[in-house]
Formats: sequence, C-alpha cells, structure tokens
Amino acid sequence: MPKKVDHQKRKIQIAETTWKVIVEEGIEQATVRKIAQASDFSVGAVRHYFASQSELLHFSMELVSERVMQRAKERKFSKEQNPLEFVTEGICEILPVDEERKIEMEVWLAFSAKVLVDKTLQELSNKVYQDIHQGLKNVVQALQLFEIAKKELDLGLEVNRLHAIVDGMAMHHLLNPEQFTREEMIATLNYHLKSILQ
Amino acid sequence: MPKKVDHQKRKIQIAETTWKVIVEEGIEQATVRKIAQASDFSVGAVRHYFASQSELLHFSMELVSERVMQRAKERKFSKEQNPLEFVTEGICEILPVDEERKIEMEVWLAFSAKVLVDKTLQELSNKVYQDIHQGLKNVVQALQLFEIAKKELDLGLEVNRLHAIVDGMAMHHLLNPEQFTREEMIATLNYHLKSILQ
DNA sequence: TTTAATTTAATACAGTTGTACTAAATTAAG
DNA sequence: CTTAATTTAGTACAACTGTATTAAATTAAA
Repeated sequence: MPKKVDHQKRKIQIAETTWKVIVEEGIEQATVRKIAQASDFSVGAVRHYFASQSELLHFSMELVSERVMQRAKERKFSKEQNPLEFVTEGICEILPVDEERKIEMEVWLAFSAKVLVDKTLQELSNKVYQDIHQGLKNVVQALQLFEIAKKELDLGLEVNRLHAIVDGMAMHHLLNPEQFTREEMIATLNYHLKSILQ
Repeated sequence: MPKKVDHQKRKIQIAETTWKVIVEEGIEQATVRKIAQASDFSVGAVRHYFASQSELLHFSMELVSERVMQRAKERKFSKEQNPLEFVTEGICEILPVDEERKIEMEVWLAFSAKVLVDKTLQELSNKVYQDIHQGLKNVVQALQLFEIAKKELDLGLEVNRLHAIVDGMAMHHLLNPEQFTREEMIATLNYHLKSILQ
C-alpha cells in the first residue's frame, strides 16, 4: 500500500552525491545537511536511509571499492590479445587515468586519511589492500606463466613493489597532476612492467 | 619592558601539539579549542600566535616538511661508507620506520587529503614533491657515478618509479602495518635498489 | 617601585553540526 | 475511494565551531 522505493538504489544515489561533495569541498564538509541539499533530499529523507552520518560515510567508502572490484571482475582475457597489454589495462582500472577513476581515488584518499583514527573503517581498508594485493599477485604470476616475465623474480617482494608503485603513482598524479602527468604515470608503469620481463 | 616570549618556539610547540591531536583524533578534530587545551594554553593565547586556524594548520604542515628536509641536509657521506647503505638510510628518512617518522607521515597524509580541496596548501605540496623528487634523482645519479647502478637506466622514469615506491610503501605501512610490516617495507626497498644495480 | 608593552584568560556571538521528533505527503493495494 | 505503511519535510535542540573583544596578568626596563 505504501510508496515503494528501491532502498539500495537510493543509498547508492546518496553515496554518489557524497562523493561529489567530498571531491568538491573535502570530507569535513560532507555534512548531512550538505549531502541532503546536493542530492535534492531533505535531511529527514537522508536520515531515513542512513541511521547516522558515519553509516553514510562508511557506505560511501565501501561503494568505491565495490566499483573498482566490479570492473576488475568484468575483465576477460581473449587469446588473441597481447598479455602485457591486457595486464597494463587491468592495472589502469585502479589508476586515476580518467575523470571517473580520478573521483574514486580522491574519495578513497579522503577516507584513507580517516582510517588512521577510525577503527570502523580499518577493516574495509585492510580488505581492499588484500584484494588489490592478490590481484597484482595474479598479474605477476600470469606474466610468468606466459613466459613473458622473468622466472627468478621474488614474487612477494615483486608484488609489494608493484603495489607500492601503483598506489604511489596514483597519489602523485592526484596531488600533483601538472608535475606528474597522466602520460608520465602510464609511461612509468610500462617502464616498470618491461623491467620484469625476460 | 614586557615579558618576552620566543614566538617561533611557541609556534613550533603549538604545531607539534597539533600533530598530536591530528594523529590521535584526526584532522577534523584539530580545533582551536582542542589544540589549546592539549598544549595547556587558553584559546586566546593560541590565537595570539596564530591569527586563524588555517594559518595554524598551514604552519603545522610546513613544519613536517621542514623536519624531513632538515634531516636530509644533515646527512653527510663518508668515504669509508658503503654508498648503497648510505643511500638506503637516506631514503629511510622519509619512510615511517620509527615512531617519529610515523607521526610525521600520518600528519602529512592527513594534510595531503586536504590539498585536493585547499588551494592554499597546494603550493606547499608541490614544493615538497619537487624537493623529494630532486633528492631521489640525486640518489640515482650518485649510484650511477659510483658505477654501482646501471648506466642505461632512463633517469626520469627511474626516479618516478622510485618516488612512487617510497610514498606508496609509506602509505601501505601506515594504513596496514600488520599486512605490510616495517621489515617488508625495508626489504622491498632493498630489493628494488638492487634491481637497478649493475 | 613605577611604567608599559606583551602575553594571557575569559566570555560572547553567530553560525554550523548530528540527531531526534513530529506531522504531513505519497501511493499501492483492497 | 479508503486504507495504511512508507517516505518526506520541517523544526528543534544541545553541543561545538572559529573568531572577536575585553580586561586582567605578567614582567623587563626605567
């Protein structure tokens, strides 16, 4: 008998508006009132979908990781493709190579700074670290299976290194886009990947 | 005739208390009142040394970079020393290898997230990026001069890569200290440096 | 001791915050 | 059309915010 709204869709809609506010004004300006206004809801409506502000923020952070993971899962390798290219493109799913990915990374950075003092976000941060680490491990192993990458690599250290390069470059490009351009970022990734090839 | 207080020392003292508040409660809790209370001053006293909150925060961020730069400048190379060791230890001045450096990096991360939406912090962020980039460039060139590192390296890309590794690892260790330990961080640095040797 | 500039403390104010609460609006089913 | 649960809007409140103002305290020099 009542009006039926897709709760999940509404939550996602509000979370994406939260991203927008965070990107434009910073996470400390991501107040309930501002998010409500930006998403054309009343404060009461937002509160109807999220019991508290921290629940809203947690959901918004989770949505970032879900989007990245979703894209990663959708990727399929076709036999005709160059494996190195395939791997490079896969890593570019994480890097801020376009506006969409830039927004996700900016939001993620804002939340990451919060992780240090917010225990409830640590679990999510750790999970995402693990997931990406595993993904990159698969990348290196795949290159070895294809007999493209060197066999004598120390897998653990190699993955640590690649993971640090990816996140380090992402941060550098976000914070200093003129000094470390998108093109430099991609060139540096290619340079590194080539360095572990046979 | 008046009481004479060393202004600079007071400002540094208050800025270090600001670090403490940021590390313990996050940058959004770095309010004038809290910083005053934590540093055993009245709000009026703090305001006497900093005309506004943003001036205080800017000074506190600047102090982080000054500390790191100061340590870097103090380092002297003695002929008996192993150049690779010297370089490794130099890079560890930036990495969060001990409590002091951890605090500095945590504060820096908190400010970095603010850089994206605070134009007045961007200049400082860019300057520090440049300084560290130049420092790491000197490192790679020094290793080449000593005929330790490969000559055929692409200097620009190599420095980009090293810089990303350093900051990426710093972030990973801060956010996930159990999953990416201090020892792994140092081992990964050594592994990378070895990889560019002849 | 007197003097005067620096330093400190306390209070006030207007604005914002998260959250709670209530009543109204909406709308799908009977 | 009625009904009733969901959804929305608006308001209220106590706490906290940055900043301004004012008067008091401090203390080195005359």
